[in-house]
This record gives sequence, structure tokens and C-alpha cells, in this order.
Amino acid sequence: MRRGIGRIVGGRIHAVRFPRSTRRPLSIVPRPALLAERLRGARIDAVERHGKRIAIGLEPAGPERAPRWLVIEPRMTGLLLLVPPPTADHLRMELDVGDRPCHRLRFWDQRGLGTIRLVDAAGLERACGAAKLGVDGLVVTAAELGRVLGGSRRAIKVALLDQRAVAGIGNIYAAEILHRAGIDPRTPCRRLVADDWERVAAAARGILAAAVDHEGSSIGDELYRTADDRKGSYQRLHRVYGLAGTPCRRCRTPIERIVQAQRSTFFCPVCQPRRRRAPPRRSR
DNA sequence: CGTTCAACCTGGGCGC
DNA sequence: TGCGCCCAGGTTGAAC
Repeated sequence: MRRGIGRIVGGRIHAVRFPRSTRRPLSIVPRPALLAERLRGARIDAVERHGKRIAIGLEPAGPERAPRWLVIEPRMTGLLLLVPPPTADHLRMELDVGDRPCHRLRFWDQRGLGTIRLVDAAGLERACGAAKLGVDGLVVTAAELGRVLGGSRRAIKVALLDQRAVAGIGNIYAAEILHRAGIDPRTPCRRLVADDWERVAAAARGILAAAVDHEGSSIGDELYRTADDRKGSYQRLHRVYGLAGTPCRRCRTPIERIVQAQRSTFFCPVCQPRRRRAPPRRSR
């Protein structure tokens, strides 16, 4: 997503519209009219990704106004598009970026669970700083995972979704990472040893890098699209996510689906074997 | 500390 | 065809 909209950097915001903003919630702070006023005339200096959030750096028009950041959290169905969205419905915001090949950025969100916030530097730190987001999954190391999760009793799958522990991993990639690492998603973190963390970290970096290369996962025929409204292709490389009942690509055992923390978890019971408890110490 | 549930929303799919 | 469920790439806060 960040790569797709990176070319808006250097543009200036000429106009802001909220074509559907009166009918639905979707958290926009400040309220649309005020946000539009604050954005108008600002120059776009940066587009950054922090975990699953996008932060657009702005140099406001007025001479003494401090830099601002437009922090966008797409959540389940939010998309940033440089082309017209599939339908006008659910479109929440349009930035007219001006004198650019692709001069309009739109935030389109079918379910409306996404959020848009305009913040200052301190607000960016609050929304995307180390207190909120751990090391990014694209670059996380075994040592870092062991440090933040090693003592936890939580199941590894649930822990990988904790953005404060490690940033940027969602339900699809948590499942894919653990399949590649060969670890049962129910394993308590504290039962993992150094070699396990090496495999989890390497799998996280590898899976996420490949998913970015393939422009994400577009499952079925709706929802996630690139900034120019193309499907991603990583779904073709999924080994477990959404594949319950189909044979594991590695061992032919049917993939299983369970629920953890109210989210689906997919895994192969053979490639990701249940771990025996540490053997009871025997004294005699 | 960790888990569970509800809430925020729309829409597709399925069984009856 | 229509209705009532269940499900969905996420996050947060309350209750236990």
C-alpha cells in the first residue's frame, strides 16, 4: 500500500472531499470539515508505513504551522487508491493532490472500521511509536522475538498478532509464518527455544518480504487491491490460510481450522506438530 | 497477566 | 425468494 501511493510525495493538496462522510461512522479526527480546512494547501513530504498504518507527512500552507501527519489505519477493508474505487459507496475521503500523473488519493472502506487522524509529531509518536508498535516483522530477529515474547504464556499465534510485540503481522501471515517455521500455533511462547525463535523470525521476514513482492493477498474477488486497483497475488502462495480441509502442500495431511482469540487459525497438524510438555524431571 | 466477549460496520455465502 | 445465521486481511476496552 505504501509503495503504491509513494508517488504522491511532492504533491500539494488542492482540495479535500468526503463524498459519503455524513452517512456512516468511521473515525475521522478532527471532523471532516475541519480536517479539510487543515489539509488544504499542504505539501506532501513523506509517505511512511508504521506496522499496518500509513503516515502521510504534511508541510501545512501557513508559514508558522508545524508539520502534521495524516495517520491512516485501513483495518479490515480500507484501501488507499490512486484510481476510482469500484463503487462510490463507502468512499470516505479524496485528496486532490494536483499536477501529478495520478493526482487523486482516495480512501475507500467498505466496512468503515478504518480510522483517519491528523496529528502533530507527538501524536505520531503516540500512534506509531515504540510504545504502540514493536519491531517490524520484515526485519525482526530471533533475539528480539525471544526478548519480547520469550517469557509469555500466550499461544505463539496470538502473540504474533500483538502489534506491540512485533508490528505488521496480521491473521493471514501469522498462519503462514508458523507453517513455514513448523510450529503449532497453540504452543505457549515460553515453551519455544532459541532455535524456534530463529525459525519464526526467519519465516516472518521471508513471508512478509514475499507478500510485499507479490503486492499482498487478494482472496476471493473483493476487498484488498493495490493502489491502482489490481489484485495482489500472494494468495496463490498461501500454504494454510483459508485452506481448511485441503491437503497440505508438503505432507498431504488435511489443513485444520481452529479458533484462537476469536480469530481463525489454519495449520497443518503434521508439519506443525504439537509439542510435548517439557518431560517431568525424574529423581530417584 | 491472560483470556473472552462485545462493539464498531457491510456484504457474501449457506442452510432451510 | 427470503430469512437468519456465520464468516471476513483489525483494534479496543471491559469483565473475569
